[in-house]
Amino acid sequence: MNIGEIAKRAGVSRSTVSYALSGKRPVSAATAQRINDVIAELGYRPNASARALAEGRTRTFGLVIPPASTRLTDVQLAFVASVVEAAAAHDHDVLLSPSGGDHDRSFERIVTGRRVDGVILMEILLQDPRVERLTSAGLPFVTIGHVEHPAASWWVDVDYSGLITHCVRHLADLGHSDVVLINRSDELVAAGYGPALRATTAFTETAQECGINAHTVCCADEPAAGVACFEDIRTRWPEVTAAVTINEAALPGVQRALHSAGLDVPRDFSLTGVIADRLAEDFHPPLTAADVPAGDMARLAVDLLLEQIGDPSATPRHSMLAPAITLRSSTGARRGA
Amino acid sequence: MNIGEIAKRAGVSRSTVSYALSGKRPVSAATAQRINDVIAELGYRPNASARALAEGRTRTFGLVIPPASTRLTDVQLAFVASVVEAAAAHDHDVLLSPSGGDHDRSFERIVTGRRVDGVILMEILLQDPRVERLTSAGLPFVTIGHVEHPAASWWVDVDYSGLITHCVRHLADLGHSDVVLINRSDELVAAGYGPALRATTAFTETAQECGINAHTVCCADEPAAGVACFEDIRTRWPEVTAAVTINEAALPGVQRALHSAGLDVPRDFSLTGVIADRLAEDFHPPLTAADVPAGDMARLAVDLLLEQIGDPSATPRHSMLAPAITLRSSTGARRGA
DNA sequence: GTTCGATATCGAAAACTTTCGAAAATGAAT
DNA sequence: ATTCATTTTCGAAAGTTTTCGATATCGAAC
Repeated sequence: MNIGEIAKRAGVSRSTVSYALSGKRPVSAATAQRINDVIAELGYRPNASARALAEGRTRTFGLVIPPASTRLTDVQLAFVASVVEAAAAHDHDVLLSPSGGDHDRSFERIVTGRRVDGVILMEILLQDPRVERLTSAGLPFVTIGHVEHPAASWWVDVDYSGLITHCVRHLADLGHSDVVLINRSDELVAAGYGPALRATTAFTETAQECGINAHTVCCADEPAAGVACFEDIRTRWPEVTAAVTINEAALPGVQRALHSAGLDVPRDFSLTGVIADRLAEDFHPPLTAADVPAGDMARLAVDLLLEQIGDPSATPRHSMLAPAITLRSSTGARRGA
Repeated sequence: MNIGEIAKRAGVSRSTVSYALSGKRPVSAATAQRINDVIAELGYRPNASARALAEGRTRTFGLVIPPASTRLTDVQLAFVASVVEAAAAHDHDVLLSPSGGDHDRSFERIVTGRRVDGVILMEILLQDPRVERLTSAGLPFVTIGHVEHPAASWWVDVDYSGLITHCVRHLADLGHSDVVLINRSDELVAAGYGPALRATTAFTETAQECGINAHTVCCADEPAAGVACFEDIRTRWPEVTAAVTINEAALPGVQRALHSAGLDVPRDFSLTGVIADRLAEDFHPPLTAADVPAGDMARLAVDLLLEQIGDPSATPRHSMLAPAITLRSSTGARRGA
């Protein structure tokens, strides 16, 4: 059941059917009606592969996600779902490609097989080989997070630096003089994961500015690591009275460790950072934190990508999101201060 | 840069290049070498759309996920990631389609545009319009979960019925005489979500068999609902000393509610059910529970789908998984029994 | 009754790969 | 040198859609 069949039954040529469908040239009302009737009757839909071949575009995006082995976090998941939804709103589909490192079959298939019109790249590193690969392949792409020298690229990011600065100042204002940053995993930091590095820099610099003592620890993306990490903090720096974190996945563990240590939040210990609203509200007590607006990021990324696909020579644009910090109840004055 | 270009530079015809790539007919070692050199030099990869058109298959699966509006749970996420990985292992890509109900543009695009060779359908209902749609379209598909009369279809499922039966017997053996099932959401049950209904049936029937009192409650897939739900249970049936659940997403809330109520697990209250290992181990104390083997299910689903695509007239097969119940430390004798 | 200008429709080419049947080349055997 | 059987390579068709240039149709104007 192809366009030829429709044409035959409607008594017109293939091209007329094509124009009736796309509206790219006028078709008389009578023929259009006849064609639409036949199409409705047979339930015809154009063959996507043939259309892609002829049109030179697939109406499909590639979404490069971290490989399944590194457990996806809750925000990442929300982001994937939002991208799919935003793409669907523009009648586009999403092809998933799990890819971590340098060379990867699935990633290569996507880049080189002309099966997508553009790519959204999650979890990029400060220096990311995949960015080079896409650039050299001339395939439009948008990164979530930005590379070290992002002048000539399209990206969407959360301003970790600014948000962490706010968090530290907030804690300083509350009288805390010894604070810790609970970062993401060692491996990510070592690989050059932007948010982790920018958070560290902002954290230490702001602490210095405010004249307070700063410590940092890395923590794997899972509750168990959160427990261990918090116990480690208590042992090494018992004077610490507040933590800033960008590691959402470890939070349930941190919660448990706080409880085991008999610490009340915020009476004995303050906790804040960059945490998706949903998770912040699930904490006990609800966390004062900056949201990670996965939905907004997804929509923006899709918009940028469509813009770039529409005009590949457009000058690169980006969006740096600075969500407001929502005051909930997890931060308070330093005990005894 | 297409196959013709390669052919020209290698001094052979297009068909020879094609055979050299696919190996479907022998090519002399010398020419093969020459062709491969040119391909390597130019970094050529066949155009996926043209290949799909010629071959009549896309090497792509459709994965129908619940829409982003209904927050995906952790297991669902793990499943998506595993499907992508399993597909990649067979050099296939995965196209995502968020679809809930009856009629849906994205779902229709997938079904009717011949852009996938087969479909994996998540979260199906006992009577699911999408199953009818796929059947009538003649597109191979595998469902996660099975419909009411699954004789003629391909599916993978977890034996909720059997597992819940085991859980109830386990609790009965420990002397519990009043137990509750914490099910998934009202809406899912009302829509006819198989696991929720089968769990309910198995739960009440087994309790009756064992001569103990059974209650059931529905609970939305989120921590806050878990808190409310558990408080509700305590109010309505204070005599209940054990719960069985298939609602993983609500667990953090249940945990918090248990703690607020001053109940120790397993001393005062026993908790078990069907819970992914990862989550069961994050609970405090670790939960005695049956795993939801998302990775295995994904691999099996992909295998079944490939088998079906390879031979569309094959007689339908399915896999009912019955993971072992891992004894951890969340169940104990009824207090005072 | 031509010619003009629109408007509506058509035929063929182009997009790129795979596959089939046939042709060419090779080597051995007579 | 001719024949035969193999092995290797080629040309053309098929798969489906879009798009471009061209033709057909029509009414109006001269």
